[in-house]
Amino acid sequence: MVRLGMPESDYPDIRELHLFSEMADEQFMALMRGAYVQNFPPRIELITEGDSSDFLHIVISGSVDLFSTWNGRETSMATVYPVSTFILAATIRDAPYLMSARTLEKSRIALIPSQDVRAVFDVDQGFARAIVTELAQCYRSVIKAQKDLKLRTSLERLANYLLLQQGHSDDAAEFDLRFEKRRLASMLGMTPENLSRAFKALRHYGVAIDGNRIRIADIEDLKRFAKPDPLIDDPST
Amino acid sequence: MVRLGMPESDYPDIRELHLFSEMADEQFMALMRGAYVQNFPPRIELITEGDSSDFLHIVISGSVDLFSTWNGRETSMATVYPVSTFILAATIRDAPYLMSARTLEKSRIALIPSQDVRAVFDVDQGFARAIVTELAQCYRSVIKAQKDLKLRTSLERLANYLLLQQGHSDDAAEFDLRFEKRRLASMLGMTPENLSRAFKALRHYGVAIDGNRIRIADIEDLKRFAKPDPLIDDPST
DNA sequence: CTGATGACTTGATTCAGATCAAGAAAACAG
DNA sequence: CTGTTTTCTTGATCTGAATCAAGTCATCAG
Repeated sequence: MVRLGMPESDYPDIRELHLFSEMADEQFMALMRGAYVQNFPPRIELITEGDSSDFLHIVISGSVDLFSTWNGRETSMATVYPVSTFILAATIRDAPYLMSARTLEKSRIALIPSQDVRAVFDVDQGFARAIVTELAQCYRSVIKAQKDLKLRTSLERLANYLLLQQGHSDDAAEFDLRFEKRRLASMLGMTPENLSRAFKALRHYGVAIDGNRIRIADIEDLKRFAKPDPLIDDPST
Repeated sequence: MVRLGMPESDYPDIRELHLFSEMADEQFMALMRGAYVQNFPPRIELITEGDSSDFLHIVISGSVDLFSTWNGRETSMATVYPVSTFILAATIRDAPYLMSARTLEKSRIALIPSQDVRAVFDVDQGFARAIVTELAQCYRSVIKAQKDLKLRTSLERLANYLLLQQGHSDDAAEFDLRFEKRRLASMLGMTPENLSRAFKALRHYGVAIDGNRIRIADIEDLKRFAKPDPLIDDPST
């Protein structure tokens, strides 16, 4: 694990983020000067719920699992992919984290001191506006995830996940799973055992699986079962 | 159902809202001039998911249920109490509603045109900052609700709900339920049948129920079972 | 090649909660 | 007050998914 000030080679990636693209150069540089970048191995706990929010985190590469615990139980709340921020809400309110975060794989994370974020927010109009839209986006993502979870069975969630992945791939009817199955199961809110059974059940809708390779015989057939809905599945709206 | 421009007698209540308390008088008046207030009977659908977000809504009195549907199923996502806003995120992003809303009881709702909100946001620094904190608060509420739902059984949710209500009441060990039970069941994400059984099960922890009247014999005993957690149950953090 | 480790699968069982069905109690209109 | 409607309760059954318990398969070090 290496801890550095932010190397200038990372500036462009960050600057392109919606959150930082509209702000004045001067403020951007001020934020970057106080920032760090760290490389983390897989399965490292980055933050713990209840702690005070000292840094805004940005996933530059890899992926991060946001999860919560209570009374010895644990549940995965969301997964964060590059390039985006997490725990923005806690940073803004200067309130304790509601979720813990851990890397799912080897990940590169930028850390910007929360007080810098709040300070720049007060002086830079463009940054303020960007934070609001970002926060609204985060809110809407959680709502979508909650709808997915409460309204669908695990089989339906898997079917919609596959359709989404299929859309991301170069539209062949074949693609590889991006994760190992036990992690996919956790992301979909189910056990590995159940995921295994779910894949078998989807064979009735033309889904073939061989190791990590997924083949969808008839997209329309699967869609008839999965009933994808932009108000749940479209990350852009 | 009566539709009016906002009567001036409502101004002070709105003005006191965190969202509007820091802004310039001039902008506040501009928002109010375009606003409406309506009185709705119970069970009226105020907005429908998928519609475009024309108004920011504010619950002045009564209460509103936010819910979602998919494939013929329906689930209650959150309940909004006075005085607070809802669908702020959709308003900000000018995106379609992700949830529907209906009044739970007779309710008084203020409606501010979304484009006015966005316009004033751009010119009033205090309003911008208030929107950000409000949005962050909304985000954190949803996260808490999701944790409650995913990490607890329905019995535990009920126990924590009772402890929270008990705290709101004037600290007698006795208080009345604010809702009819079928609505409470829906708010807690369970069926009326299950709520009935849950109340019976809580007798083991000293909870007595007679109609709408709840009596908690030993708060500490119930707390030992419910394990309330500020990161789930405290609405202020 | 061989044994070991971890991921994946499969079957049996259990559990929380929903659904179905029917009473009991309360609210309410006439 | 009486009959009707609605809410609430109770019991029986069903279902989605978790858990428990064994397996199989793949990978990889020695």
